[in-house]
Amino acid sequence: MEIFHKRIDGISILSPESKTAFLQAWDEWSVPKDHFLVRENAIANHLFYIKKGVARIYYFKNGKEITEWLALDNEFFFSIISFFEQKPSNLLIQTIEPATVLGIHHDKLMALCDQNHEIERWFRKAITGSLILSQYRMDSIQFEAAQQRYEKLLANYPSIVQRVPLSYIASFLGITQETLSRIRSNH
Amino acid sequence: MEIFHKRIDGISILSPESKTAFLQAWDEWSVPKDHFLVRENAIANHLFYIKKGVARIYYFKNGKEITEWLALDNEFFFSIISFFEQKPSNLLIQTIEPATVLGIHHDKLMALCDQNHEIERWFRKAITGSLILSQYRMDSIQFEAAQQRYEKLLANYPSIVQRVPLSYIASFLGITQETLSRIRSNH
DNA sequence: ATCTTTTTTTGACAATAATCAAATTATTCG
DNA sequence: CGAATAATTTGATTATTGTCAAAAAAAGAT
Repeated sequence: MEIFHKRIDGISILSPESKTAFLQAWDEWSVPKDHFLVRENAIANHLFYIKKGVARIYYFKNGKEITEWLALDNEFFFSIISFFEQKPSNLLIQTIEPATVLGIHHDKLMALCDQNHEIERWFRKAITGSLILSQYRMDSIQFEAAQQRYEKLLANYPSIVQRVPLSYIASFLGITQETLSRIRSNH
Repeated sequence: MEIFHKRIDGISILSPESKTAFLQAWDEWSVPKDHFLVRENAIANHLFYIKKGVARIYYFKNGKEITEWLALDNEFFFSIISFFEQKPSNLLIQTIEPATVLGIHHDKLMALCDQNHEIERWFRKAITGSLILSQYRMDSIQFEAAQQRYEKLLANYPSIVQRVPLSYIASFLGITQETLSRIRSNH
């Protein structure tokens, strides 16, 4: 079975009918490197899933790019605030490798949630997962040293160093690229 | 109308029948200062709402208390990871003033979500709100200086200085109490 | 292959906050 | 009230990371 289906089942089991309806609402795109999935000041209308490739979620702060999230193969990702509040996004989402991306439009997902209790439950559990992840990440940012955060990242995503430029990784970890470079050389 | 009801309606509107069923599932307690709502290593079975008073959500890290959240009058709060994963909590929740607290048990809430699509939707939106808040807080921890975070906290909760000891506020802001004391004296 | 551009590393220095220790001020309780 | 305890402030020092600048290495283009 496709990993995407496994990931969906892993969040909450849907009846065959609900699952069919749900899967039909997703679109699939093949996009080149550096393709924008969400542009600045646009409303981030999709919940995405990256089948293959890497996407970077970032924004500008005092003229500098801040990487908020990096999504590698088989992960869900979206611009939380813009998606839910349906307001223009300060986040940009861009592929940094050629990628195959799936996406479901906000309005379709909301309509499905409205009509179908099982899909509503699925989405509730999906958001719960995000919230739990967000808690762990906050704790990590607040209390772990930069080096420890880098090592954990490597343990979770061994391929990240080959696929993502240092400056993005540094920004994602909340440190400067100079600091990350120094952490790396202490080995 | 009670503020609690307004807060519930503000998350998602329930039909009168659903609202009645939902409200019946909540319990109310009057508890003294320093009362534990969740003890360490217990499963945090309730989603709480503090009607009046202050609750502190904290945990131990290297023998030190870390305040993760402070809930003042009319706020929802809970131990996210323990509640959802139904595993023993590393978080403790304790009142720091005599308080009136409402709570709904995990199993009751889940049963209601299962039976009632509107309540499932309510809960989905409630979690969405938590997730958005969590995003904003992460951004604040990562990019704002301690002083700025303190000033924002004061703006949002003017009474917090009178009601919560400095050491808890410092910990909540992710700084030491010495640093907060120095921030305070620069005025 | 070599020139150009981008990315990464290194160095010197500054800033922010943590740590440790002690003094001072508030608060609680008999 | 006044002693005991807890909370807050202050001081001196250290550690971590950021900033700015430049060099080195790597990647991309002609």
